[in-house]
Amino acid sequence: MLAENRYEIILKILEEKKTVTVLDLVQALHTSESTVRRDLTTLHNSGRLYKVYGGATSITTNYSTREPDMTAKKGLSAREKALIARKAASLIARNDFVYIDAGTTTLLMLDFLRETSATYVTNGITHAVRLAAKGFHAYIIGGELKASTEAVIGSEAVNGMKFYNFTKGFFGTNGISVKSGFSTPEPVEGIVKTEAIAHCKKAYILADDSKFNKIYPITFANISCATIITNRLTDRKYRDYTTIIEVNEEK
Amino acid sequence: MLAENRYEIILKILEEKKTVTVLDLVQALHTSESTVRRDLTTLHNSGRLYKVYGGATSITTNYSTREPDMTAKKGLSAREKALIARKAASLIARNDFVYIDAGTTTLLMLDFLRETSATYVTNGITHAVRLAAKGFHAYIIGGELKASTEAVIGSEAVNGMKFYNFTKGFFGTNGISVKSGFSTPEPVEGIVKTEAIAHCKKAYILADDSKFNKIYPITFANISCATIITNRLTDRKYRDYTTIIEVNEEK
DNA sequence: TTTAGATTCATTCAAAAAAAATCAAAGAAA
DNA sequence: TTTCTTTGATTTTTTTTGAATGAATCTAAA
Repeated sequence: MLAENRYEIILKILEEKKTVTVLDLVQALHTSESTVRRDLTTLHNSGRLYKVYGGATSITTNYSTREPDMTAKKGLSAREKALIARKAASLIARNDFVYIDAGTTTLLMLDFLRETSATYVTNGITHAVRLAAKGFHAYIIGGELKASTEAVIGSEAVNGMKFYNFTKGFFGTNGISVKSGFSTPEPVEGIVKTEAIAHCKKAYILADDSKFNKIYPITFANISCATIITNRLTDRKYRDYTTIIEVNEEK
Repeated sequence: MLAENRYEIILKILEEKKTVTVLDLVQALHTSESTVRRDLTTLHNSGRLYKVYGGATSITTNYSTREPDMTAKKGLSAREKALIARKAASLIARNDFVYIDAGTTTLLMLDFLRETSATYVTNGITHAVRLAAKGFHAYIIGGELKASTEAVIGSEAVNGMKFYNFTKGFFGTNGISVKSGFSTPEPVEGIVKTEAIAHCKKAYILADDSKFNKIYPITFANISCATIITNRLTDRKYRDYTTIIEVNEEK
């Protein structure tokens, strides 16, 4: 069977059921787990489905209305990430000049954006395409595009940011710690984040509680540089160093 | 059996089933694997099907034509466009620094690119993503993103091009005329084209024969600025003004 | 909240499948 | 005949696949 045929079957199943597990697909396609995973990665990279832990979900299902079938079983972090994203989106005001960092956390924000008078700048390819498709004023930062990432990186990207003065910026992070601030494993992405955050009048970090007290090789900003939006603050000491916005599940 | 007969059978099977494997065709045509592969390569190069690992897919179901806005335009002259695109791609040499303009015509070029030592810069989102996915050195120009064409435009895009010196540039156009040169209906896209073409040591326009003797509101370059790659030159007078490369339906 | 155990995931590697390149034979054209 | 093209077989190279490993993530129980 051609790879293209497998893709079609996967997408067809997703269209009907909205979510599917890797095991389901192994049985439906009579192929190995490795192949299914590779197919999902390919389809995810080309934006035709959304890969989640345990399987995949249909791309058209937006996060606010998504059935918690798989996510309920696999933990509610997806739910909480959506809450954080919604809160972040609500902070955007009329005529804001907004920077949205590449990454899955910030990608969730796009579903909740309402402010059409604002201008949005991003280094995420998917972000830019979706923003434009939704009719927002969308700008993409120029620069190198690596195969693995969906983000524009490199010195051109850094230079391209020099003349922007964002009123608000929204970022993802891998680690947060008091001493090492916000950190990420990728040097090239870190540099872009540093430059972007430096051009934001107000910067927000979107981070669920699992990100706290973790340190990665590259620090891209000090803890005091940005307001943190999180679902749950377990370690109160962070309040001494920066503003924390806590979003709760209620209603 | 004549080669043309085999082509017809292959295309007919594809029309019905949308995808076909090499083995299927060996049985259907009662010929060797080598011949089937050669046939598929020929049909792929002339844009009549899309070759994939293990077989081929019909050109209309292939994901390269996924973008709905772009499919509409594709229609009739797909074959000629593929020939033009292949010729254009073959002009790229080692270590070239290549600009590829956004648009459907240039998008087809990507299927025929081989030169991995070259660096590719584009203002087309889809182009950039695919170049990166194929493992080429890919850069995207920064700027405003127009939803309908997935092209980056505006003054940022123009500025972002200031420091590039391309060895070769490939462009689409809506109209060609001796007096008005190469023209397009969209002012904002025209400005980007003008700037890009000015930074190319050598510029090529990819245009099928329907584009000649048409004039659109915005001229983005004079007729002498670029070499034209076309399928058929009906009006010989153009040869007096610039270089024309004519590609034919060879075998 | 922490910890242990179970899933799931990305990566690596070798085997299998497929594609491309090479070459000689058969046919067609000159 | 001689030359050129097409075809099929053979080989070399590339791509895909599936299994194995260890890392990461999730779940449940303490």
